[in-house]
Amino acid sequence: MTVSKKAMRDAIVDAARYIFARFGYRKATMDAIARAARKGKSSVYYYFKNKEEIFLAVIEKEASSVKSEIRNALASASDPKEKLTIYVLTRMRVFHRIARFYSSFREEYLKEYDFIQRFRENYDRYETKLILDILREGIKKNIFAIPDPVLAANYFVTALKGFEYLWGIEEDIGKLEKKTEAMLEMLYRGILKR
Amino acid sequence: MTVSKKAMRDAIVDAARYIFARFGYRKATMDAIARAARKGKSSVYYYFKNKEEIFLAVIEKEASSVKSEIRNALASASDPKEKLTIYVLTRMRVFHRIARFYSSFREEYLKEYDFIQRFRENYDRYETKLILDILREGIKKNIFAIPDPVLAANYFVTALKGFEYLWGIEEDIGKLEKKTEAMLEMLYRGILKR
DNA sequence: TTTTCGACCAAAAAACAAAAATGGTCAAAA
DNA sequence: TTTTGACCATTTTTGTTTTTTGGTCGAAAA
Repeated sequence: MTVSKKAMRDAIVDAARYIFARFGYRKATMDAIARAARKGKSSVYYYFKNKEEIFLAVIEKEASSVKSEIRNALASASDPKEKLTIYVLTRMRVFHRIARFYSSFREEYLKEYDFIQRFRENYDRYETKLILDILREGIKKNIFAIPDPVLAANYFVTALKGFEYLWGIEEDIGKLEKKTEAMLEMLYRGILKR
Repeated sequence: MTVSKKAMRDAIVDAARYIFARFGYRKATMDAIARAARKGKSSVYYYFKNKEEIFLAVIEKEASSVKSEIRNALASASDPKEKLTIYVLTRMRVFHRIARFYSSFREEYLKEYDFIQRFRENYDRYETKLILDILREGIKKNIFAIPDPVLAANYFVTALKGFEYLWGIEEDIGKLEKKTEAMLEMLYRGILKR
């Protein structure tokens, strides 16, 4: 792929991002996307096979930007415990922001589309692996004591999903962070008296 | 209310339970409920104000049976830690069974109906209070060390909701229980090395 | 050769109207 | 006190037409 072609794809993806965010997947029309990219509809098809491919490109870009943001936040920490805290808080913050941007998706039930389901599963795997790595590092450094790290990693991801439910209720991200920190502290120390 | 009238209400509720379970709230017709109760449709209206009231009666009965089942399971335990484990496991088991019975509700978006939302909030309060009581008992008995029990109780309820998501994936209740126990153990002891 | 786009089409969605089903009422019968 | 059929306004469903939309293609532009 030539350099300019890649640049044009990027421009279309950026335009599509706004259209998708505003109208959701179904109601975002190819025509609107093309117009936002200041191109004819047919031209868009020169760069992308179909709507699905554009949408995938949009969320892939989004995901890679999320990953890089998390990687960035994580870079400042060396202690595994700190890493875990930063990861969870950053993850929460970023997803909260994204959920706001793609507001029209709240109602649309995207679980129906299997290509999105596959994407989600893929992201879950990435997340589980990342947490697992932190846990293992902590075990190696003799900071964590976890009998079954794989299970623990899965637990984290599940609990994180549970928190997503909270986002719909608690709008104030400050309060949400406070709560999350307190819950993490509980998870670190356990609730049994030592 | 006379004795027989109460009995008739019960019979209608039982009949309605099956209809609702089979068709969901919207597609369950008053006529079908009446026929299941071997009554004319108008007769049903002699006992209940409207559809909503019948449905509320059904889930209230369900909830009270859940509560009694949990109370029953809890009776065998005296140790707060054991209580908490039993509570979570029983809760999971019972809800798993109920979710199976009301299979048609999986798709139906009941969150729209505000009278159901109110019911759910009510149940959440009950659950939070119950867990809070266990936690406080544990603190009193010097078994738990929890700085903020109210927050901790809320955390439990949230995490429990997160698990609900798992039920859709993991069908095998045996595996689910194993996972849950392991996660609880993690929560009890914490993941930090002592 | 690479890129753009107007014209075009089949399929999907939206709009609309007619028909059927449903929640709820009521007066009369049991 | 309890039961029910007849009844009705409102919703839901169904069938049909119209419009929109995703996607193709060949020709023009660059």
